[in-house]
Amino acid sequence: MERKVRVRFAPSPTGALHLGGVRTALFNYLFARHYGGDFLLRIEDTDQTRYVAGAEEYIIESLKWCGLTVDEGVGVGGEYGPYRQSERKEMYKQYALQLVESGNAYYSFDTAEELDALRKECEGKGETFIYNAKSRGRLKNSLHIPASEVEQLLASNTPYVIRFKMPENENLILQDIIRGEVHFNSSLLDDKVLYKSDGMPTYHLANIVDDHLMKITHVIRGEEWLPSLPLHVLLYKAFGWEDTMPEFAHLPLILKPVGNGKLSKRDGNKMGFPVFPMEFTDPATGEKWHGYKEDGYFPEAFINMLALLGWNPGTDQEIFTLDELSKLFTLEHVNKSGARFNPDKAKWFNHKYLVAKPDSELATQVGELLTADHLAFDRPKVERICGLMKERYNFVSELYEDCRFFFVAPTEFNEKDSKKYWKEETPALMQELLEVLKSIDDYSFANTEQVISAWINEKQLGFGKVMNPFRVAIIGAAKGPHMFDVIEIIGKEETIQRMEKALASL
RNA sequence: GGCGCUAUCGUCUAGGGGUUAGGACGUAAGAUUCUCAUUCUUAAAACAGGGGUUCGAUUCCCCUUAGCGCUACCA
Repeated sequence: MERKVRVRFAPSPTGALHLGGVRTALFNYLFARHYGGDFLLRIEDTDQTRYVAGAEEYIIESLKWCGLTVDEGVGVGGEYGPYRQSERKEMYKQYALQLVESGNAYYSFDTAEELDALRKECEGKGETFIYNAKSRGRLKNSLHIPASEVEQLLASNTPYVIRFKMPENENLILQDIIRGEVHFNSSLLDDKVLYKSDGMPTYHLANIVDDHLMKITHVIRGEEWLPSLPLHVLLYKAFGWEDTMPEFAHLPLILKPVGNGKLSKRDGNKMGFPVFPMEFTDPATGEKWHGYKEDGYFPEAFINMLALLGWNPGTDQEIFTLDELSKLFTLEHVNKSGARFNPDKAKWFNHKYLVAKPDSELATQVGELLTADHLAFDRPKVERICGLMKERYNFVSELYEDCRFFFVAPTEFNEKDSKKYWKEETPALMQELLEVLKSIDDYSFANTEQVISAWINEKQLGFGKVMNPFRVAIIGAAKGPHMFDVIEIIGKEETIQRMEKALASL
């Protein structure tokens, strides 16, 4: 019987979620939606030393902002909870013990310091230290020391960990949905710690136990987990859960735009683009990072951009809604190789969404900026401006900054432009134009165009000779939309005031 | 160092035994225009190298090289 698709996003709350994490969440979400399955959120907080306050809330808020609705998990609930691993702490030990009893795991009493020293020693000799069949016999563990001593150590509360007993010389041929067969030999793998001396499971144990208990059918995670795949598969076998073992898909990593390596949180502040969905302040250091949200990205654009990083629909289409993505998304079209993140393309996506936005929605956002600037918000006027100007910008903030002249008369005139267009004979000409402007009552585009064009023709002047200095006078610089649009929007009174002011100061 | 993964324009990618190797971002040029943009058109730009297999490989196989990841009582 086919099981209902169930996937999970299982971040660890060690800080803000970065681009790669959001993309992993997105692919899991899309996969669940495509197959009519469940998308779960599990918090993997088994490492108390790396816990960052507020990180969990940040993750939940980020998913919400992105529109990735969680069906089950932290913040939502569900019948397989709790979904926070720290709250499941008690149950992991029995599973670790079960493995010890079945001979698949053992107690290890070696201290971290002892093992570090061993590693250093081997390194010095140009060798690699691996805690596995080769070295077990020389180390302090229940496979090697007498049972009575083990009991004594346990009875005296000597710190210990439980390690997985990696089989010797087994050739493993594993399946990855994205990569196909992946080969490993177990002799090169080590006896990973499953249960830590602080009473917490490691990722490896908690992950397998929880995925099994939560009936996860597909594990979709970053490529950095590929080397752990053999361990995880072996754990399913050791538990006897092979028949319900999930399928695995390892996603390609997201790389830095320039330079080497995968994208890291440091890159954001350094290279001038955010790596986090939302602003984040590290509670420990106070360091603050930009977020896509605060930088003016639309969540749809952000998600759209992320979807195409490592996946493609097999067609030339680039703009998708979340629903369209859900319909189209399958793992077959996920790439194998890492993808360099391209900030320019991210901006382009936002531009596409900005242009597609209804003017009313844009106007609302501009209205907020106007209010913050203590300027009047005339909605119909702002909507008109948005419609006229939005094609030019990537962000609403850019639109606002560049269109401020519609709301505020220029306080200074661009030096280069006024030098270029404001000649000796210009003041006289502008004075004449001012009279014409005063004589017009209907400032609609059609009317001003007709009257002013007629005047220009009558005087046998070039269009540019009049409009350019006019533009400088009204806007303060050689930029902006058609002049007849500009004066229609600002109106007669404002037009005349600005002309008079320009004539007085230029 | 060991192990694993990957390899098409600068970047994201499509494609696939025989193609003018397609699209997008970015870049450049031209057109339009009262300015700045937008828009439109065009251009430059790629199958990492070497061996095989084959009538024919960019495509399949191997090697090399390069990149990336993992190598913790972190995830």
